Amino acid sequence: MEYTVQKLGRMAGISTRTLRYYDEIGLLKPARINSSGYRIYGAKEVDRLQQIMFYRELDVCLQDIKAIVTNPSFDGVKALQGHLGELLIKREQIDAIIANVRKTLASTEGRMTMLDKEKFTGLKKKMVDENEQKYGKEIREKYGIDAVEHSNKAFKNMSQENFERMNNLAEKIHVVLAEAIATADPASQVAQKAADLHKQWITLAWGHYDKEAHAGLAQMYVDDARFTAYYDKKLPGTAALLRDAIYIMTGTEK
Amino acid sequence: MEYTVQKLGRMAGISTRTLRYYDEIGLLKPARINSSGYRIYGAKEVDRLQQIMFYRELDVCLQDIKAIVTNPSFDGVKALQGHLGELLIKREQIDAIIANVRKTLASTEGRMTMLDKEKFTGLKKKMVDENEQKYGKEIREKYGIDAVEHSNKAFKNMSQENFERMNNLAEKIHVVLAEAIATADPASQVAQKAADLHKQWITLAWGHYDKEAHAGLAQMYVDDARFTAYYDKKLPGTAALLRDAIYIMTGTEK
DNA sequence: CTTACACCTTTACGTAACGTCAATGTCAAG
DNA sequence: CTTGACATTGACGTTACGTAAAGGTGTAAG
Repeated sequence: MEYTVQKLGRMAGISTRTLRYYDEIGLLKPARINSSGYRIYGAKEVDRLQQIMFYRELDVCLQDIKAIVTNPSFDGVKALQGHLGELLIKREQIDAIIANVRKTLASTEGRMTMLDKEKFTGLKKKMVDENEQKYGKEIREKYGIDAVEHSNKAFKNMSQENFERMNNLAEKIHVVLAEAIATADPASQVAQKAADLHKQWITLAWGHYDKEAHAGLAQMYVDDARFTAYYDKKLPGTAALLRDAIYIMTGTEK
Repeated sequence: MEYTVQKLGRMAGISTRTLRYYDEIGLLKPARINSSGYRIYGAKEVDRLQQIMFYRELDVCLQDIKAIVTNPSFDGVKALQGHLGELLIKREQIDAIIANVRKTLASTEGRMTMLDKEKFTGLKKKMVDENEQKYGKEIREKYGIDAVEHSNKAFKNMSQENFERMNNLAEKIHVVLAEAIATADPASQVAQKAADLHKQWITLAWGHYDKEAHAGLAQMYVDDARFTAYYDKKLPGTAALLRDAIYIMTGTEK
């Protein structure tokens, strides 16, 4: 089946402007342009738009969505499984807000009292903790870890070659970490291998290497929910194991 | 308890910039300014911020939130009950998206097939139906009903006096409609009274009266989920009854 | 007492994800 | 062959803030 902008837009519930914008930023390009310059979308584009809308539903910004879905090693099925988990979390957050509304109603009726800070439970978005607020910002400023968070900004100045090497390294790290988790020993040879691979990845990402920064990042992986979600997806405890291995390798004391 | 910007922001999980912006647009003004020019918030402001954040969670734009919470006849308890309903709807929408992800996963595994348009169920935001798309736009352009939707734009050119008269009328309409729903007869005297009150309301809102436009708006009340949610909140069928009463009054044929 | 440091202020420009014209070309139907 | 719904590319507008600049305030520690 083939679609013009309007047909696709109507089907997906978005405007033609949105589709043109997605084309403009390279997020979703039409399968082809016909002789009159019209955008024509095919089956592949429909599926991709669906993925895009799933990510958008989870408040991922378009730049990040682009980095994710245009990544040559993008795995649609894994992404869908990820959506499932995130959506369940989102539903729990809504349940928390619903509970808050119920409590607030009860408090206005005098059936109970609420502390001021309780009035915002469920409405606060994340904010790992005060420590992260304080040191997280500091360490990011110091070592430019923001560049790691926002993949696109980091990748912008990177050659396609380096990008692929990084992807390969990332996959290897995953595999090696899966082996290491079985031993559960951060000093084991395989865990140290993972730490070393991660060091190589850092070097590519930052353009240089710094032990202290590496250790700081490792701790952040454990503290920051987004990172643990990434590393602990399949095997819980992976983030902590990687951190401990990096601590050993860099000679960092806890 | 009193709060400075940072304390309140930290408690509610928002930035100080956001609080300053809310002050700037008149959405949430501090209780007082101290001798050094610092913004000081009190208990009332905390509760108001909570209401604001509930509305924001439901994707209401700040301009509309302002129109709602600064309205002198704003009823906090009713608002909370409304939030409850909207949040339950939102949870259902998330459930729909979850179902979609599950189906999509099943289809990638070949356990079932999906039509292209099924791939977007739950992701489409509203779009009542094609009819609304077509005639809704037309009627809005013709009669300026967009001005009714976005209260602020409509109220901008309206004197405070008219605004209060409209609010009084709206309350009366509610009361009379509640009586009318008991008879269930759009031709009944009380239902016709409601239709007449609504006519007066329209006249104030639009600055003029037009039978055809009034009938069109009545149909929109039934078709548009936002309107039915408003009119049918307590008593289902109210929107349809009002429409039928207006049809009779204006001599419109279905 | 002053030095540090985390607060606070206003002013002002930047950003994301489109909405909304404007000006113009295309195509199927009557 | 005109009409009306479609398409195109600019280009400027909007919302809800982020972010930096330049400076005043409050308190704890040296």
